[in-house]
Amino acid sequence: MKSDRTPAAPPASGRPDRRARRRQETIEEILDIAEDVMTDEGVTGLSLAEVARRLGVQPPSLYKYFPSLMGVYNALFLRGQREHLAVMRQAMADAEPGLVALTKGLEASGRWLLANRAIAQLLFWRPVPSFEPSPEALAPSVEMVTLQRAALADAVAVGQLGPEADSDEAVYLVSTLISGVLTQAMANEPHLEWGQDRFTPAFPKLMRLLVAAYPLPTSKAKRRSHSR
Amino acid sequence: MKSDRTPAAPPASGRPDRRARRRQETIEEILDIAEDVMTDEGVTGLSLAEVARRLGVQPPSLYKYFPSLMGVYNALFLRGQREHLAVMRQAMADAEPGLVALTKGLEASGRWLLANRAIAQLLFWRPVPSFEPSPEALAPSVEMVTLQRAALADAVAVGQLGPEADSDEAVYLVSTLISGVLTQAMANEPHLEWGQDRFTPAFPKLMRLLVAAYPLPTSKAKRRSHSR
DNA sequence: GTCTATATTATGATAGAC
DNA sequence: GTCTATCATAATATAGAC
Repeated sequence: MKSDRTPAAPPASGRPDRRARRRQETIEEILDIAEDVMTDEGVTGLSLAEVARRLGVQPPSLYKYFPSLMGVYNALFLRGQREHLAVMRQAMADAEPGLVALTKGLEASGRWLLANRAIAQLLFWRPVPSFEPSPEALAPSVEMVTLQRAALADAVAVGQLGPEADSDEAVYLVSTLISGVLTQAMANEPHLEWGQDRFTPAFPKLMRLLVAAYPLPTSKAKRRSHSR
Repeated sequence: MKSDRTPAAPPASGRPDRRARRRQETIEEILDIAEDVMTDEGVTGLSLAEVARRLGVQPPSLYKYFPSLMGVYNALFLRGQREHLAVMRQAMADAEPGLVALTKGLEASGRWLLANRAIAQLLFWRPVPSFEPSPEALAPSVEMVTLQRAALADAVAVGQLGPEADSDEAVYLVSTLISGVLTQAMANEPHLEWGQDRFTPAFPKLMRLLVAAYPLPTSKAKRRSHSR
């Protein structure tokens, strides 16, 4: 009994032990299943009973890992925000700063969101009225805006966009464009991924529109501003 | 008893009598209340029990008017599509054909949708997985596309947009832009109406972008195409 | 066309044994 | 950390009296 399995040593408190790691794995598994349930039954169709069924456990057991159904929603929201941010940040970091980074970042974001539709809906459509994300869960979206704003500033600095592109307005415009593409794709072609539907192919065109929205100062305008 | 109230004549079958009109009024009232419920509890939070409670009747009574909860969803969907189409059509008819009509139509559409958010979500987000609109309920959206397409064709005809604007692609682009604005407004500023939020003010800018997306042929390009 | 009564099913959550 | 048992609640829908 005390041979080589499950040492069951009282946690030598100080740093995460095996037990804590195992627990974290279970939590992630619950969240994965919850995501599947939302994909099948809709975001609002998530229920602890169904998660328990798929996990092969009785519903009360889940309360050892989450305090309530809303707790699960919040963990899903937080995990989704973090993954989404990480994907976008990585794509931007790998690309040339400025417009290219912005484009690659948004495309990576779109791909990830379409591949994780249930989470995308939870993050952007807020279809569960009784669920309000915690401040902690909302934090990554602030950083998202910062990332996009920085890319726009880079694009202005290297002469790809006019100076007004370094603004909150431009960030809103960017998110409006991407949100339009994704909403159409998610609602109208629920089973297709990025590039296979009727709407995401418009993405490059939208990026060109962004350039048109913030044109570089013409030489005439430059002259005028210099001569004043 | 037979005085002047409720003649209760057996329906002289042939055309709608008082009874039928009264019935239709009740149906509309049920749909109005259902809309309120969706506004309060979310689109997926609609329940016949809650509608009955607010109407002041017992739930089984509602089954005299609708065959099921999904029947109510479908009636809401159909009524929403028709009203939305009517609003847009009227706004376009009142305006100068071409870009002005398109802009006025889209703006009227946006106003109506933000003033009827629950219906807008039902129509465009499809958040109720077990609900599939009937073909009849989907018909008005086909006409919607026709309307927009006609306005784009007018705009090309009067020289406001380049020839490529008379295309399905352009219709998709228009609906992507408007859907982006509305999604952002609905999800992020749930209580503000058109023009008071952070996103709908971008609408005029988006219409200018549409013009930029379909430029008129330059005189140089014209010359080239004539000389081939 | 309204009601009462009921069948059926489902949910979130807690208490307490092991 | 798992289970059984249970509470409290709510839903859609139907049968049948009036």
